[in-house]
Amino acid sequence: MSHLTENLNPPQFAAVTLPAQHALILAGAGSGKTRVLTTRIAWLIQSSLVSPQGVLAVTFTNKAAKEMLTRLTAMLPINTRGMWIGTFHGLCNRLLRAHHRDANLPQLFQILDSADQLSAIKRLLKALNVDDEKFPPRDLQHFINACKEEGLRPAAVEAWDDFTRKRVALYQEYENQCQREGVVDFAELLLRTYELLERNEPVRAHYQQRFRHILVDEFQDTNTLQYRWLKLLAGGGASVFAVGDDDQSIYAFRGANVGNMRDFEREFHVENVVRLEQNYRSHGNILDAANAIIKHNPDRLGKNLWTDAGAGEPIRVYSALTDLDEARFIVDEIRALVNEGASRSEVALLYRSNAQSRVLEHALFSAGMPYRVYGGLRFFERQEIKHALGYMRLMANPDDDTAFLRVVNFPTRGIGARSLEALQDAARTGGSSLYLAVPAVGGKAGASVGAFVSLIEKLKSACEGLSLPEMVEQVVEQSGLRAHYLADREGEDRLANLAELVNAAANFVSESEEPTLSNFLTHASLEAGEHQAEASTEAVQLMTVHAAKGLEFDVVFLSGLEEGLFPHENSITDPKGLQEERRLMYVAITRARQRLYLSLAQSRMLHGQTRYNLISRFVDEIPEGLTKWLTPKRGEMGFGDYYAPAEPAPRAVPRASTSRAVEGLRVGQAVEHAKFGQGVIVAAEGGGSDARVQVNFGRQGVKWLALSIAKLTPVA
DNA sequence: AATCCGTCTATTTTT
DNA sequence: TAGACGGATT
Repeated sequence: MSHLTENLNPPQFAAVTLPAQHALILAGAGSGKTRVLTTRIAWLIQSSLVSPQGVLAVTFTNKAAKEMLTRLTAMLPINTRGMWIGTFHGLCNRLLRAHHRDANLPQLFQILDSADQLSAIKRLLKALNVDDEKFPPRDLQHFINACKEEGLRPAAVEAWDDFTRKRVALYQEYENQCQREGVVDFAELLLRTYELLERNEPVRAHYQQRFRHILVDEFQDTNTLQYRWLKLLAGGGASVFAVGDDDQSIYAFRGANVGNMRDFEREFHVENVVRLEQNYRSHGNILDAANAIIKHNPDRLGKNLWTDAGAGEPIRVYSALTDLDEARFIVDEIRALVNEGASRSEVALLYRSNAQSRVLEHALFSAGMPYRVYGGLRFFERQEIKHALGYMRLMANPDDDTAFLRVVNFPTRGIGARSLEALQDAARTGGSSLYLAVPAVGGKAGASVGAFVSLIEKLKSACEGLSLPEMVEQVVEQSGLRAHYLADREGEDRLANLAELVNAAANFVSESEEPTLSNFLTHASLEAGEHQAEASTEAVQLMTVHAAKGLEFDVVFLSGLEEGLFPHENSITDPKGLQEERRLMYVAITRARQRLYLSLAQSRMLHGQTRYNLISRFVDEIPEGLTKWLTPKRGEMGFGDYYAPAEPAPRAVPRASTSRAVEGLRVGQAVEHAKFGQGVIVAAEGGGSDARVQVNFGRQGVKWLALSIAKLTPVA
């Protein structure tokens, strides 16, 4: 009974062994959060405080859910079958399948991923003849998802102007279309489940009584609907064990509401708040820097990370002249580290936005340094995979117009726009799906479209009694996909991916309890799959800071630490946005175990223009004693010690057209202004008494100043 | 049906 | 700068 809690530190132990009451666990970065969560479940079960059936554990990603399950099976000798451990969406799916009638859904409803949803919306707009300039599909998609995430059906959305009224009407049309086609989007999974529980008293009572302990991971990332969903499920007296870190809330832009943590504490009358502040990951200097930065945020729930691992190395700061120099510095440094025996896979290269990876990748590539970029296209999102799945979706559900349109003419089989128009007319008249409207279409169009239906029917009978992987093979073969990519001289990779899809199906069969076609399709939508096949293992890891959340590395390079990039310019004027940027910085820093590099470029190419940025305020927020500058600090350069990069002169920095010298000042020159402080000249125009320069003062903004009026003193 | 070309846009992203 | 997209061209 005791070995579970062995080696837990006091707060961890306290959290794991809390009585059956609501609890809020503030788990700092690297504080053993997953361990506490899983040990809590194991402890509850082992102490007979709950049966496995009484546990509901929710995560955001499949990866986290899988991790939890793996650890749990290692801790407990029981099988985890009866346990509900999964993502919000996965659990909702499970619930809706079990109660599809009560939820007014077909048993084999399909799940639309974001791309499917977007194409469904585009199709809707076209069918309704809506001007997609006025109502861009993407905006509408966001609008619809935002409404659903607030728990609002069209009738409940307040619309005070024509524009909003129209959007709400389109939202309603979209709902009708989805219902007609038997498909649900991601947000719908949650909303539909919420409504099911809310309106159906027997179903609600059943689950409220069943789940005695509800555990939530990454609570700071929950949105409004998820919070209400939890509240509803816990309404029967369950204890909610919420684990989260308000300082790592970095997904507000997609609906996450950190306020849920405070609301939870208040509305659930939480008396057990446990802080996990001992960090087992990073050295002291790194934690001190993270603490110092995050202290600049007001309204925190409050937490201070500490370690007994010792201060470790200082944080290295490098100010490069250009983005190219920055990349070269990083590559040189990594090469040196690797020569000293570091493992490339333990080196991470982080950046705020994806666009920044290009220069870095180029430098790594030229140096022959293996690297891996996270966050590309995922397996089930590749077009050839989507095509193959499109056929399978149509086989499972003839009402799925999205799937129909995706594959009806791919590979091309002479079904053009006019045939489809005729078909769409027929479908509209008959109030049916495209597939079922086919018999109603005559003439040439009817023939070509009819042939397609025959193909699907033929596939269906050919697949009868086959296993999933065999079905995939049949589909790839008979649909003509294989022949198509075989004929395409760039189709080699796609064919390989289709072969991989057969493997994926085989894996699914061996792992799934009920490997039906429909379940496989659900799996494909809900778990889009690893970003890429594990490329060569010994590679430097490149990713955005967002993608790095939850990961850790011996060495971290954090690049592009410039005002406008990080914090990003779109967030700089909004206090909330700036605070989220700061939390992002906090996440970035706490990824490093032993060594942390911060780098920036004084000028960089962005959107085809050279930009001159000031050093990020976040670097300034780190106490001096924690850092070691590898280059002279801006503003501290004397005449003699201009920093010369290791290579000869840096490549000519591309100049903006207005960069000619004006009154002794030039573009790129750092200047001081009495009121605005330090800035960098980014453009200049006019001459003589008209001369004006544009100066980027960072947090004070970018200003045009007339040299005849403003006093600007060159710095450094 | 495939290709070409001009236009537009440019945080972060899981399910 | 570069990529994605849509419309027009062949």
